[in-house]
Amino acid sequence: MVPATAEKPLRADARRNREKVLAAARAVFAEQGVDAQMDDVAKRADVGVGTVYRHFPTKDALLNALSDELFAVVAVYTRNLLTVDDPWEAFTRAMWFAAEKTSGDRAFSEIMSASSRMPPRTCPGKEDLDVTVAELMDRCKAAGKMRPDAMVDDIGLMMCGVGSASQMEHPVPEAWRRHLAIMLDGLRAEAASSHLHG
Amino acid sequence: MVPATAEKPLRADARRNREKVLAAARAVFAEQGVDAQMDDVAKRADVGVGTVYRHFPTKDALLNALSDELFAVVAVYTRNLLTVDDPWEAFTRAMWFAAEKTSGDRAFSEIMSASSRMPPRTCPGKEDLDVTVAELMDRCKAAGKMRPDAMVDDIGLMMCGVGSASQMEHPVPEAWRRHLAIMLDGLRAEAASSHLHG
Amino acid sequence: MVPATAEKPLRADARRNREKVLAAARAVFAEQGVDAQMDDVAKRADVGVGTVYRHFPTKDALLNALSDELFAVVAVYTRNLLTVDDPWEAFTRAMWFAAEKTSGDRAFSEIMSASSRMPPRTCPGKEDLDVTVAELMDRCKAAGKMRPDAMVDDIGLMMCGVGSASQMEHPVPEAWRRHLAIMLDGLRAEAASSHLHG
Amino acid sequence: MVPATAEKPLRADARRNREKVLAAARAVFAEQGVDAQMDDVAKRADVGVGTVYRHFPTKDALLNALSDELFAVVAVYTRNLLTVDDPWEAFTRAMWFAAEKTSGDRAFSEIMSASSRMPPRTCPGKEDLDVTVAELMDRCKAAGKMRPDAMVDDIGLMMCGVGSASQMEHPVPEAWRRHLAIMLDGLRAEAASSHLHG
DNA sequence: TATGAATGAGCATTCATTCAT
DNA sequence: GATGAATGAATGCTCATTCAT
Repeated sequence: MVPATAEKPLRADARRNREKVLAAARAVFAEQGVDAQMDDVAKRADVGVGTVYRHFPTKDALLNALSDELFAVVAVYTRNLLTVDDPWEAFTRAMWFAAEKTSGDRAFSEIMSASSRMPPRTCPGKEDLDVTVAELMDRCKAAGKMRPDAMVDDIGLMMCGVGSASQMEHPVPEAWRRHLAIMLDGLRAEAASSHLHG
Repeated sequence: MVPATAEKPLRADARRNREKVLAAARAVFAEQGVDAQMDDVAKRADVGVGTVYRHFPTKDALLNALSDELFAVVAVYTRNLLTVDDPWEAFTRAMWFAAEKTSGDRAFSEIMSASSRMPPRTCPGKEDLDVTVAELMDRCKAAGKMRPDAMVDDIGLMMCGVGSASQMEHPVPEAWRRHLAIMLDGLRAEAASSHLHG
Repeated sequence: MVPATAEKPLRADARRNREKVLAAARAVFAEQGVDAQMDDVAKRADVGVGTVYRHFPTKDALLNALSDELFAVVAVYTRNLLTVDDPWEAFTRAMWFAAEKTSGDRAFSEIMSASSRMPPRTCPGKEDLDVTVAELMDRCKAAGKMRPDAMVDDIGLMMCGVGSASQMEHPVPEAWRRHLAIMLDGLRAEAASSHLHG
Repeated sequence: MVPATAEKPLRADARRNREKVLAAARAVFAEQGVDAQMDDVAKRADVGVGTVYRHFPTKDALLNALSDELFAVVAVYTRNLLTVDDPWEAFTRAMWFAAEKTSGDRAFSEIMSASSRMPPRTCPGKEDLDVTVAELMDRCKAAGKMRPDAMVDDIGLMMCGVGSASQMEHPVPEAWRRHLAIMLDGLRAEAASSHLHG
C-alpha cells in the first residue's frame, strides 16, 4: 500500500531526475538570477527542457519549488535550535544560517522582493519557519535580550536585504557578514534608541 | 555667469521632453523594475519611442541616468547636512533621506545589486556622496556615537538592502522604516557587541 | 527675363545648399552604399535633415538625382568624343571614363542593379548617353572594329558589372581596370567566337 | 559507412526543416536581396521564426550558409570538369554553370560586392573552387587558348559583375548570357589587345 | 526658410512553453 | 517518460520622414 500522501510516488528514475533538475536550477538561478533560462537549467541538469517542464509546469513553479526548499531547510535547522538554552544564541545562529544560505543566491532575494507583486503563496516551510522564529524571538524578549518592538516580519525584511546586498561590490569579501552583524546588534534590547515605526 | 559645461544647451522643447522622459522612466522603472519596457516609458511620457532613444541611446543609458540622478539628489542633500552640528543627527538624516528616495523604487535596488556584474561606472554623485558620508561617519566616530569598525561601503549595503526589502510584503506599511531604524541602532557605538568581520 | 525652364530659379543660397547636399550625398552614398542614412548626408553637408528633404522629397529622389547627375556627366564627356576620329578609341575612352566614375561608387551599381525593381524612370542624361554610345558603337561596327551583335544595352550591363565588381577584394588594386579591359577586348570584332544570345 | 563529420546528425524532422529553411531563404534572398526579412523566410518555409534561428543563429549566418552552399555546388560541378579533355570547353562550361547559378540571385552579388567590407570568412567551397578554376585556367593558357595575364581573381570579379548586371533591365531576356559571352571572348588568347593592368 | 527634435512602423533576435518523435 | 525541435509573442533599437520652433 502506498503512503497516503496526496502526491503519487514517483518512479525511482523520475525522482532522480526531479532532484537533478532542482539541483541544476538551484545553481543556475543562484548564479544568474531569475532571468536565467530554462534551457540552461535543463543543460546543467543534463536533461531535455521537456523533462524540466514535466516536473515543474512553469518557470515560476520551479522558482517557487526552489524557495520552498530553501525555507524548508532553514525551517528544519531553526526548529532544532529550539533546544539551545541561550535564546539569543539560538536566534542568532538561526539568522547566520539563513543568511549563509541566502547570500550569494541571486535569485532568492529577487523572488522575495517580488513577493508583493505575486499572488500570495502558501509555503509550509515559510510558515513553519515564521512560527519557530517567533518562538525564538519571544524567548529573547522574555530574557530581555531583544528589543520588544521587533516583529517576525522584520526578520524577513532583514534577510531579504542581506541577500540583495550580498550581490553588491564591497572591498571586504563576504561583506554580508558585516551587514548582518550590524542588524543583529540593532535588534538587541540595549540597542533600541526609540520605538520602531508602525 | 553660467557654468561652462561641455554639453550644448538643449532647445527648450527638447529639454522639456527630456524631463518628461526621465520622469516617466523614473515612474515606470520604480514600479516595474528594470524589466519594464522602453515602449511603456515612451507611452507614459506621451512621446514616441524614438524620442526616448534620442535622449538616451540605450535602455542601460536611461537606467544609468536615473540612478545618477538619484545619487546626485541624495549627494546634494547630504552635503548640506555637513552644516548640522550634531554628527549623529546629520548622519541619520542623510540615511532617512536616502532610504526615502530608494524605498519603493524597484529598479534602483535591482541596479545596485547588479553592480558586481556590470562594468564599473563612474557616477559623480556617488563619488561625492561617498566622500560626504565618510566625513559624516568620521565625525560620528570621533564623537563616540558610531561604532569605529563601520565603513562607508557598509552604508551602500544597507541602503541596497532597505530598497530591496521595501518591496516585500509586511503587515506594517512602510516597514522599511523599521528596517532602517534597526540598522541605525546597530551602527551606534553602544550597539557593537563584537568586531565586524573582514 | 528668366530662362523658360519648368523649375523656378532657386535663390542663391538655396542653390548653394542644394549643391552642398548633392556633394555630401555623392560622398556618403559612394562610400556606404544606398543604405547610408539621410542623417549622415545632412551631417556631411553641414545642414539639417530638413534641408535635405526640402531639396529632395525622399531618399529615392536624392539617389535618383545622384545617378542622373552621373549620367549627365558621362553623357557630356561622351558626346564630346564624337569628334574623335578613331571610332574605337572614342568608344573605349568613353568606357574608361564611365568606369572611372562608377568604380568605387558603392551606391551606383546598387541602384543600377535595382533598376528592374523600380518604376522605370526617365533620365535625360541616360537617354542622351545611350544615343551617343549607340552612335559610337555604330561607327566602330562600320569600321569593322566592334562585333556587330553588340547592343547599347550591353554596355549598361558591363558598366554595372564593373561597378559592382569594383567593390570586391582583389590582390591587384583597381582591379576593375582588368575587368573592363577584358570586356573591351571581348567586344572587338576579332574576338567574337560566336553570335551573342537573344 | 557514414563520413565522420564533427556535427552530430540531425533528427530527420530537423534536417527536413533545415532544408526547408535553406530553400526558403534561397528563394527569398534571391528575389529580394539581403534586405529581405527573416520573418519572410520563416513564412516562406512555413515555420516559425524561432525555427529559422534554431538552425542559423543570425541572419548573417544564414546568408553565409547560402553562399557557402552556392560555392560548394559550383565547386563540385567544376571539379568534375577536370576530366574534360578540351581545356577551353571545360573552363567555359564552368563559367556558364556558375553564372547560371548566380544570375537572378539578388543577394549573392550583393554579398560578394560587400566582401571587402566584411571580415574575411573562410568557405571551403570557395577555396576549392579557386584551386580548380586556377587549374582549368592553367590548362587553357598552356594550350594557348587563354590570355596569359588572366588571374583566378579576375573570374570572381566577372561572376560578381554578371550576377549584379543580371538584375538590370535589358531588352533581351537573360541578357547576362550576352554579358558572359563577351567576357569569355575577352579572355581568349587572341583577344588580348594589350597587357592587363596591375 | 532652415533646423533638428519627434514620430512610429519596421526588423533582428530571444525565450517560455508546447508537442511530435 | 524523455527529448529537443518548433513556436511566436515580446522587446530593444533603427531610420525615413514630418513638423514645431
